[in-house]
Amino acid sequence: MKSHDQKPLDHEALSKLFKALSHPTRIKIIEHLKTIDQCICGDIVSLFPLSQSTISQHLKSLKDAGLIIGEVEGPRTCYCINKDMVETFKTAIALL
Amino acid sequence: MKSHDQKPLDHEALSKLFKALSHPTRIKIIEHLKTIDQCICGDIVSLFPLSQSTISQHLKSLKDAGLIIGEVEGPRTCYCINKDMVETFKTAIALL
DNA sequence: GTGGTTAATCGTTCATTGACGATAAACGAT
DNA sequence: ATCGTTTATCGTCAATGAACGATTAACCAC
Repeated sequence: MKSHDQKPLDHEALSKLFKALSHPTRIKIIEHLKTIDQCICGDIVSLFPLSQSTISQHLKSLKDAGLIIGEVEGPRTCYCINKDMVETFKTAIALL
Repeated sequence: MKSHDQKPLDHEALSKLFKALSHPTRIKIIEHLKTIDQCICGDIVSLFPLSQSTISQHLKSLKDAGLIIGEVEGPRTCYCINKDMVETFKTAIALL
């Protein structure tokens, strides 16, 4: 019941996904999560020459867009790709 | 010599394409050009409740990103999709 | 040439973004 | 309960984006 929300993505929804990916740092975060499956915020912070608050903002953007999922685990937050959303996104673009 | 610039698109380049598509109006313009093959600026203006200057800006964004091509024909400009770039873009996303 | 049509650019306004440091919140460990 | 760790949020600032009307530029027809 949780997966396969395959709504076709209207222009508004699609544009929000594009916006979420319209910054190189956020693309890199997505690619990193893709390769390592999951990690905590601090790991991502150490990958970039950016402050913790800035990375946290980028993560929030990606999470708000539904592209990633963040699970609080004690004092940390573990992030991973939302594969369903990424697939929905790719499908929409293939039709462009 | 002009087509098949199949550079793999780095994060910067990819983020610029995403940004170009991060507005619903620009997505709609792309879809429209896809369906009708080509048209002039004024035709697009009449499709939206937006001013001529605003549409012209959106077209410029898409053109700067390389997603569309504009050919001046007398007093008008004829726009069409840049299929090569769109394909390159889709290919890059499929790898995401 | 003048006038009309089309599109691009300029200048302005307001909202949003991206960055930061500082602070707050949540938790584990002692 | 306090301390240290981790992350989210707040407040600020400069830069960018989106929209508009007005203007300019380019062209065709007359």
